[in-house]
Amino acid sequence: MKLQDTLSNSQLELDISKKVKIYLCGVTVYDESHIGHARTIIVFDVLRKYLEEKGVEIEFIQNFTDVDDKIINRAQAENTTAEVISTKYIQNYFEDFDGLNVKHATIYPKATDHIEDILKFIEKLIDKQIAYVSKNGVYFSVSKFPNYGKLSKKKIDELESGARIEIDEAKKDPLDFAVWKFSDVEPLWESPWGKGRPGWHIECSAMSNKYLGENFDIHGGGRDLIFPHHENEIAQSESCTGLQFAKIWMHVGMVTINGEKMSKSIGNIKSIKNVLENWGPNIIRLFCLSGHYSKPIDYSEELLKENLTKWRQAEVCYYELIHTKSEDNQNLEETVFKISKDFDKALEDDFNTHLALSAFFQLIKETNRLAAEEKLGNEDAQIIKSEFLRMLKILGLVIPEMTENEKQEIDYMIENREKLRKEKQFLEADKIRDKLNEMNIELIDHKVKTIWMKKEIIKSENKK
RNA sequence: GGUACUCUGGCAGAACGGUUAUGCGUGGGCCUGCAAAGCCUAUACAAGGGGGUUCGACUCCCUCGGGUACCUCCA
Repeated sequence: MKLQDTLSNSQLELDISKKVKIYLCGVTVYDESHIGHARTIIVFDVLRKYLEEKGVEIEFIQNFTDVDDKIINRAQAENTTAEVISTKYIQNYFEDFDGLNVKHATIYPKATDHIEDILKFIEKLIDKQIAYVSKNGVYFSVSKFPNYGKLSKKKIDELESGARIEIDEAKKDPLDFAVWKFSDVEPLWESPWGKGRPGWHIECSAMSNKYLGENFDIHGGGRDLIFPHHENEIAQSESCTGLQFAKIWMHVGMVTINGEKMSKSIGNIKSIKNVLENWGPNIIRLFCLSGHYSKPIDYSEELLKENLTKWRQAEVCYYELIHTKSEDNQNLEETVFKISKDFDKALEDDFNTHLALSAFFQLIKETNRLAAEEKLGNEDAQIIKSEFLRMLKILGLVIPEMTENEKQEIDYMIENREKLRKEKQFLEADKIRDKLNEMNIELIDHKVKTIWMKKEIIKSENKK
């Protein structure tokens, strides 16, 4: 699989001959997660699901930043502790992302659980005279890392001439950044240099090192993390170990809304809770995967609606596959095999989920067409079904389960409707269909049989 | 101001130095008791602007311009 690497600005081959180690920068837990977070995490969720489906072992680490000025500010505003805030929003995170059918990471390390590791890491940096103690904290000396700026393609002198860098007397160089901040307000920990808390970037260096070692396969996050977060992580980690940090840097584009970045400071946020309530997990996932991961994607009702149409087709396909009874096989192995290959090929080529989805929908269209023509045979359906389910699994799409009782009741109602239709009592027959509709069961009348499908309830569909 | 990315039809989004991309949408028709599902057909005079290279450019080169992000916390 080839992936675009931000550092080398070229496509690199991912080595899948052994365990693949991935570190994803997760969220700072001080508020609700929004669709922008969802996109990054869903992209990585599908990436790991695809690789796992290929039989590749994955170690997937995703951190929670649970010590940070924003958390502390929020705690003060709500008259509580940082721990209460971060615990609350970690719980909130899992509600949202479980709702989006995101598979759990191998480990979700938290900064506050790794203070010891962070302190050891800082100690190494001080020993190597790359970090220094000043009156406000311990700082990383950017000038000690010759390649500083290599990820974000920034030049040190250009950064220095930028007017937006804070001037801090305690720093030797304005670009130096804190690895440890002295403080006497909670949360704080003892350190050999003074009480305080870790800087923002150090946790990821320390925790990725702890769980994945000095060198691992993919380090990812949103594009907005390239600078300064990932740049600083590289500086810290590579100065500390003297080795290459991540092999591939994978960055996911922003979700925009009316062309503008979705962010808390602008206030144009669509929270996951809100969108999940209105559109459900499957449509959100399709939406997040509908563009290339590296490019921005614009949030719009129109795009969501398009994905709703497609999701309905997928649902029809599923129910056609499980209800089929025809003996009229078309020997579709080759067709299915080709579509399956297209799907994989798209993902292998810099993880092009849009093209992979095209293949997925091609399979669906083909199936639905044959089914409507009563030409979907049992054997073909088996072949299609296993491929369809494979794709569903990789994409993380889920068709709601039904109980046997429900199924029996539906079959019984359909039988009654058939009788009435044969007797041309259409008003009565339609009443049954209406009743089923109320249960979100939709009927598809084929020439020789009627099948049913259970539609996922999508609130937005009924609004105008 | 600097750096990176980006600019294809109403929207989404490909390939390719020369062929209709495709999907969604929209119009019309077929199927159906009626719907839904499905089918057929039509529709988009598509390539940010201007130069160049070429027999021929959306595709290569130059140039101008627009957009987004980052340069401060941010997925």
